[in-house]
Amino acid sequence: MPYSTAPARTRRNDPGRRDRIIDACLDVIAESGVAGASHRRVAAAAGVPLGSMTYHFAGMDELLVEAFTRFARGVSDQFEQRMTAATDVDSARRAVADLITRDVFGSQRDLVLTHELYTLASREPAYRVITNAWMTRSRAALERHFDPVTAQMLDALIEGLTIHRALDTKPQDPALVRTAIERITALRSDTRT
Amino acid sequence: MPYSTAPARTRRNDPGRRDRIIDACLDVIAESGVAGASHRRVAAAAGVPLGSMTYHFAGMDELLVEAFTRFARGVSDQFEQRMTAATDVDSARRAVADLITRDVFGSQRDLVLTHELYTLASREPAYRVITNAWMTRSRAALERHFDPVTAQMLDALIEGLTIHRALDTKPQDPALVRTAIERITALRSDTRT
DNA sequence: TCCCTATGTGTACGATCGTACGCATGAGCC
DNA sequence: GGCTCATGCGTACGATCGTACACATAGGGA
Repeated sequence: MPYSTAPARTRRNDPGRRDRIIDACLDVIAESGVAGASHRRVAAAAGVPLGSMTYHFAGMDELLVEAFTRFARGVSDQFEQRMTAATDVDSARRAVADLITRDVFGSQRDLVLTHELYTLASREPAYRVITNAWMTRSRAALERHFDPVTAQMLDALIEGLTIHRALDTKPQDPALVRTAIERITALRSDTRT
Repeated sequence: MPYSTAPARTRRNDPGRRDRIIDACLDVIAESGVAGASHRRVAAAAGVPLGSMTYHFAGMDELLVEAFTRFARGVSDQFEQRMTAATDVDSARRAVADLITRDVFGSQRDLVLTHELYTLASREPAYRVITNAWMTRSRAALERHFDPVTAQMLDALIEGLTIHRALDTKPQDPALVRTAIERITALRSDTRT
């Protein structure tokens, strides 16, 4: 294996470069936070010269928006796929429980990135567009199996349980997650008004 | 009003200085994020010289930990007070609903600070001590009116609903919050194992 | 084959950062 | 009233940041 596995691009022709920068940006954020994501650090992680940063992106904000848009889309895709795979209400409940108990944001990376995104969204409306699209898709996916109101409540419950499970240092009881899902999704006659 | 309202401290005697730095630090974080909270900026906000920063705190981390500890304690105090004020299960449910629908993290400030804290906690265990203490107190407060398992589920539900309400740009239906609380806290016989 | 131009790169600049350290100063003791 | 020393401050240094801009270079037309 004498050469790099990459096809040794000439400098004029590297169509994937922009994408690689975005991916590297997410890696750096996961590692060092939005605060630590400088042009230089991202460039080094992506293996591109510093000048490429300003060439491909107008500023750090543009890069961040694109990076988090890609991240949210990826997580949404995965969630949607799971919900589509569920055939009935019970398997949907099980899929949701698995999502919370097993994935727990699929390792540290997704957890950190999600919180970084929420932090940005809590301050700047531009990022709220991303979180809103994410929430909308999650609810739509849940509505394949639950009524809209239940879907929205379940979406919030998933959020809270996932965060608390990820932050809690004590061991968790999976039964609690199942019970919570059952209570929220249980069909009842007294839905009020 | 010829002079500042402050008692014009001599430089050797200003016992509140350390506290004022911590408060100013929270202000700066709420405004510009943890990333924008530099020694210089916090010092300017607190009205103290730059040298005071390194004198009172070993580094930025120490200051951040103290600041977020104070913040979490304040929010916990408020929550505990509300739960103590509730006399029975129904008024506790109403108190929780009010907390979510009305306060919504009591303006932008608390929302931003909470997310900044969660972001730090997701990366560094030192901050998870703070979030754990917060969660423990919340659950204990809820356990005044609900069984431990329900309290934990309700705590997670509050988290999710609050975050989603804060980030969502569309108008919210308060009835959904009430319904979710009722479903989670409803006494049922099939709590499983 | 040779030149021209769009594409991409290397570098340098001004600003801002955390931190260390020498020095001014006021409180307490004689 | 004067001396002393712990307390607290001003400043300077090296590192790192985002960004602008002059320049190298490869691809395509003649």
